[in-house]
Amino acid sequence: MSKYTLSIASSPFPQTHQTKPTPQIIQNDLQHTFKSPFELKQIHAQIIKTNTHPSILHLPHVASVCALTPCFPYARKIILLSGNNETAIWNTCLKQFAESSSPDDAICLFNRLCEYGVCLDDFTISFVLKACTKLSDCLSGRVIHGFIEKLGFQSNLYLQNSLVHLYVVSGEVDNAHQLFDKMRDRDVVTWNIMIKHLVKRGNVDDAYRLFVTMPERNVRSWTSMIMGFVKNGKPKEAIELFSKMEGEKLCPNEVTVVAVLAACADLCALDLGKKIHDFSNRSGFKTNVRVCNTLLDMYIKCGCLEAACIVFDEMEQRTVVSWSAMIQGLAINGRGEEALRLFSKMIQSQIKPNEVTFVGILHACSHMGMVHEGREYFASMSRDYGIVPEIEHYGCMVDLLSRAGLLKEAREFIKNMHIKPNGVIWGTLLGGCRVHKNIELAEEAIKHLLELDPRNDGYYVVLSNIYAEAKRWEDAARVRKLMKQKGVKKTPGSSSISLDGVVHEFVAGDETHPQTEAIQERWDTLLEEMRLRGYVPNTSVVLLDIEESEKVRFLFRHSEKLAVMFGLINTANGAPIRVMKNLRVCEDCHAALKLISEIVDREIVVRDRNRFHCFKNGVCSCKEFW
DNA sequence: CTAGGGTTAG
Repeated sequence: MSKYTLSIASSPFPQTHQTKPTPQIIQNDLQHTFKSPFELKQIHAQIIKTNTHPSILHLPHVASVCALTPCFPYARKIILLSGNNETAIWNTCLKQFAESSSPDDAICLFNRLCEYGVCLDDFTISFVLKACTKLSDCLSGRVIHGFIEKLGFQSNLYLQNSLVHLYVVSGEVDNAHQLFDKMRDRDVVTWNIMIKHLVKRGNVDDAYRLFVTMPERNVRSWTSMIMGFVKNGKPKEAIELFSKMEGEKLCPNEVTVVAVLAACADLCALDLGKKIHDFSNRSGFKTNVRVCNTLLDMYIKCGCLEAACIVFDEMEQRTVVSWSAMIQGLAINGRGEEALRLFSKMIQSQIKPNEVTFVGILHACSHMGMVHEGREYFASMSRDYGIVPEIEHYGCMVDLLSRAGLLKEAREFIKNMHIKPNGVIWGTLLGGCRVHKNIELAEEAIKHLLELDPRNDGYYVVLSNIYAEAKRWEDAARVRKLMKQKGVKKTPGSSSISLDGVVHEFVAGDETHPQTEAIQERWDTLLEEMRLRGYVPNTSVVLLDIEESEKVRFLFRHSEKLAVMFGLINTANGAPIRVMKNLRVCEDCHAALKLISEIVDREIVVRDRNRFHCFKNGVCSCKEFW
């Protein structure tokens, strides 16, 4: 509260020797600072006392302070007295509400404006539509639509576009199309809205067709389309489109950078990611938190934790997203203690953790076997931070317990969950059963999985592996037969490696690559040295019904091996090799890559479906905790 | 005073 308000409040009978506030003081100190109609009235009283013109008050502030209170008519009076355009003042206020974190305030205010007969214009409508869009409130939207007709704004392109956007966002597809079809004029904004609309519905192909045929494209159109590809699992297409955009001499902005970096993260395309990073710095995007967060994520997903740390340290502002990304990055790289330390630092920095932060924290615990800590953090998240655990958090707990060999406890935990367990939960338990060789529980898990997620080949494969490792070949064969019966096919293993901006992909068993011979040669040479160091091929991971020698042959053509050989051939001595795999790394490849990292004295980073394995000097960062 | 892209997990 200001000193001025205090002096009034504390002395109902102002003493004569007290200096009267001059209009200047009112203007400088108070016009922006009053926070309630009560304070406003006190100031107004002074204005009257000192015979000052009311226009000295900052009217949009007067409006927003009184808008939703019983003092609305009072504010109106002041505004009318000031001789300003009332509609413009309320519009400013509406805009502020619409852009705030509670856009429903704008809708309340709009209702009041109608109630009191305030004159509405097209700006008024546009702001209240913005609020409806933010809230996906198409019920209010329809009312506003009515106002547009009543007030004769039907042909205002801004409002038409806003309406189409609202209908699109709130899922009223038919209404959106009807409006779109009726529009006499359309501009690039209209087309961009339609692109977003299709991309939302997962219809990237149609979106792209529209993108190609629309009469005009600007940076936002390109960015939306690039983002559309990324969001729909087509990062390669996203990057291809980005190079086309560069060819058009259009300048990428912050959002474009975010989209392309996300594509790089998905593809593990570190070289392009670095280029975009340079471009971003040169363009002055360094202060943009979202750009920095996406950069962080890109470096983490490319296995460059050190680069991520530098970005993180240099950030001017860090949000909960930055901290969570970093915690997760450390966690999946087997640096759990550091992840937990970072969490403490985050709390010290007064940043409130959210549900995602705790996914990272629990990952850190489960990947390090820190059962006690994991339990404590799980309890703490709802107790200390009011975050209700979601299925992902339960999944982390099942993972934590079952990795640590506490399978029965994991089973009990699932029984006591407050949410119905999904396939991921049972699948996690199944994974634990494999590591700790518990066939009985595995069979229980698979029963649930056959019900919940029968099309997912991964679960059959794990169960079959469990049987194979226990030398129960008939059971293993039975599982594979079951897969066949249900028409479930094993997803082929596939690994990729990015070199000079080109992503090279290797599918297990592939012998068609132009460098196949060189890859084979390199492998054979390494194999000799590996055998000397004790490597024995582990064919139990091969689930095909083939001869042992064929199994070995296939094992040696696992995609991650091929990709790493390719990397060794095509990069400088000593350069790290980064490979991404679509499934989990198999045990045999894991053992082989440990040895290879030692023999060739290189760092080999493999990002698999679950985490990173950083092989260096014969050991892996996962410390055998998968 | 108007309309259309963006970050962490799964």
